[in-house]
Amino acid sequence: MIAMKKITDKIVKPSSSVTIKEVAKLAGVSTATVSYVINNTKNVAPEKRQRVLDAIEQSGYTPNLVAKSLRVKKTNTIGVLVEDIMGYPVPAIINGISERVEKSDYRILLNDLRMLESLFNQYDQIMQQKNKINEAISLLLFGARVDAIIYVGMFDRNITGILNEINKPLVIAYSTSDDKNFHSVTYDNENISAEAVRHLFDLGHRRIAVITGLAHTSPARMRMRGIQRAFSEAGIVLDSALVKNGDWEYASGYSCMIELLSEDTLPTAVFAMNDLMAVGAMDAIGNAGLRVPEDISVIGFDNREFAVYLHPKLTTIEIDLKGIGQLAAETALNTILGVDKGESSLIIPSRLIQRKTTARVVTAVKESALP
Amino acid sequence: MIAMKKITDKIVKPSSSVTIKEVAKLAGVSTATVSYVINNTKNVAPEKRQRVLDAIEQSGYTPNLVAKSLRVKKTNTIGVLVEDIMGYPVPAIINGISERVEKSDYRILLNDLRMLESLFNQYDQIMQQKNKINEAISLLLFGARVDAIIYVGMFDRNITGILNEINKPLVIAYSTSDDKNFHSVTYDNENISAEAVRHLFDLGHRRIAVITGLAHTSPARMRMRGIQRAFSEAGIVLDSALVKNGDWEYASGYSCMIELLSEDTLPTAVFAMNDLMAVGAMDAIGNAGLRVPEDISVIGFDNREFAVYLHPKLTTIEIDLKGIGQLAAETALNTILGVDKGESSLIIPSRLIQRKTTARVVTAVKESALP
DNA sequence: GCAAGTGATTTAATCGTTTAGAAAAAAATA
DNA sequence: TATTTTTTTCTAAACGATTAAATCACTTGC
Repeated sequence: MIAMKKITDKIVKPSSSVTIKEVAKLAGVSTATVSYVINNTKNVAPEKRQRVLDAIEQSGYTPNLVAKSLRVKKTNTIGVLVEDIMGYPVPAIINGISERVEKSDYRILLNDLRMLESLFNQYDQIMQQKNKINEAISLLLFGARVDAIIYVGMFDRNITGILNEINKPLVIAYSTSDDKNFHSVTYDNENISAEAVRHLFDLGHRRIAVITGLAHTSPARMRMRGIQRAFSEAGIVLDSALVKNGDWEYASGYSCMIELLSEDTLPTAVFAMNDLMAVGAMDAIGNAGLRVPEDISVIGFDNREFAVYLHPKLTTIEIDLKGIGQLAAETALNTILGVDKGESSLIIPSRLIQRKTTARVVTAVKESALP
Repeated sequence: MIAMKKITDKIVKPSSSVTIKEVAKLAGVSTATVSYVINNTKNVAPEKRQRVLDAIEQSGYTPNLVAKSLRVKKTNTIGVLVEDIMGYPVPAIINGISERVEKSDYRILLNDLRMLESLFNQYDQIMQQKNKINEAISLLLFGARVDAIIYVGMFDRNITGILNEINKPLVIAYSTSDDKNFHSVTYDNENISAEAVRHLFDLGHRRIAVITGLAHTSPARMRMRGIQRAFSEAGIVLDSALVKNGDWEYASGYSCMIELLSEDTLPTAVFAMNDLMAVGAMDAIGNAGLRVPEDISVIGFDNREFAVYLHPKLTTIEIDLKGIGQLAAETALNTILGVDKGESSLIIPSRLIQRKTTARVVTAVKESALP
């Protein structure tokens, strides 16, 4: 039976219950000394240090970060607050955050905003009396004692209030709010939109239709502003009959395009405020017997994975989501360390990716006749 | 100047420094009493309870979860370990996890596996002497003292060892390992693959090609097993010349299809082991001047978002990723509570979504001539 | 009216670390 | 060698909660 002795016996199983005290006893030193060698925070005699290291090895000791956090009042944790983890920009941004954070000694506590309910259960006594959502967020944040917060999302929700109240480093990733009280890192929504329509101008397009996102949302407004600026800078007028309000979804892109196709004079190009609506528009165009880009050019926004699997491949705008995440994390860490005081508003450049859905206009108005 | 007094004065700013002790003093009771009302864990006289509640309100007190965790030796945190947060199945699974977890009083500590480096920095003294990756994971997990762990990923990495050593509830989501030592929740990889080829059989296909994923990976092997089983159950032989090894990427789907198209007799249908390769195959077919599904049927796997934006829309297999996440979280929570002892292997059913890339075979062999 | 019983409240120990400040040891100086 | 200085090590008090066990304040029964 001896032969069957488990081979795994040699593996030190971190029993999770061994504390610094036991290591100290094992090494014949005080807990302070053990702490000093673990954290490299004071000189300790070489032989003693080795004894401690051996004791740690032998006992399978793992520092209890919870206890440490309590003592030093610092969790080395960044709270990442997202509206919906699945939603389009979020995973890519988290990826960037995580990539930056991995290089530090911090960790990420992920908070889907729906998770709030959980706290109502636990602390219902308190909660009954409080302004629910605000206080719940604050409980989440202060309760877990994260060192900083990164908020990733659309910022549509009415959480500006509580976010303002937070006396911890806070950085908004992806979107901006109108009151710029905190760090934010975004992309150049307005500029890149302008660039997209300039691209269409360059190809000779003048009758350019726009399919917007939900009209009241901030990205939709900013993109519209960029579009309008490009038009006015070029001295061309944007025919308001050609702007249709979508809602970011495929179906709205389709139906808006149908509407546009029923006008007396067709647009020669369509700028959809995201790729989903762009696909919808392309399908509508195709179903109407017209071709992209020969009859109508289409340009999207987001450079979603599928953009390249469409026929033809979609010309669109790529936002550096990973870069946004990285910079947001960078900002958060810097603010924690105090090197980066005050608020800042960082903007990461986007780029237009010219693929196959935009082409030079052929039949349309003569260019020379225009301003 | 009085008129300019900030309006925000009335808002209680959780100063994050007020402790239970101060609340107690404010309410004129002991800290124990405060704790009892917060946690509803013992009777306290109504007037006193109210005094405590008021004191909490007034002071803007928020319980320090770190301190609580240390005391009760329970963090109410589930560690979610992922290989790559951006990678295809991960966000959807996390979504499911988070959706289930939100209904409890737990939180999620997200760990991208790349984050390990951070721990090397902090604890390099210890780390020098240890088997790096294993111990780093263990430090991460035991250090943060999570109550349970959910591992989301391909399980290709050599981490089975350390995962086996963990004496905490562990559930593997999405993939399974060969040694079934822990809870796992997966999908019916083999069965659904068999069903997919039966679907092709039903449509009259007999010459069915397969584009595999990376051949050594477990999902690729399981899917292959299902395919082979369907063939043998139907008494049809799978022409091994028709199975090509891809690597899950678009390009490999394309090139495998090119190879298949160069054979003397063409397949009438192709089963690609994921949607990415399916698109690649479709593009190859299209570029060869053939049509999907009239000439060759195509079936994918994953039901990626873009499947429905292709022309024609892709017939594929949908895995209930959210369901996997939810069940994984459920299992983890149950195991923490002790209601769900021992290991289990749960399997969530997938479904075949018939869209437009599969059609009845027309030209091919007479059905009646076959077994 | 008093002992016993019941229920509310408080006291104080505890969780596992870190870290001033005290003490001890070692090294430098006189 | 005796003293001072420097360096290493240890003692013990935090950090902010929870929770046995002790205490206190009432009832109740006899």
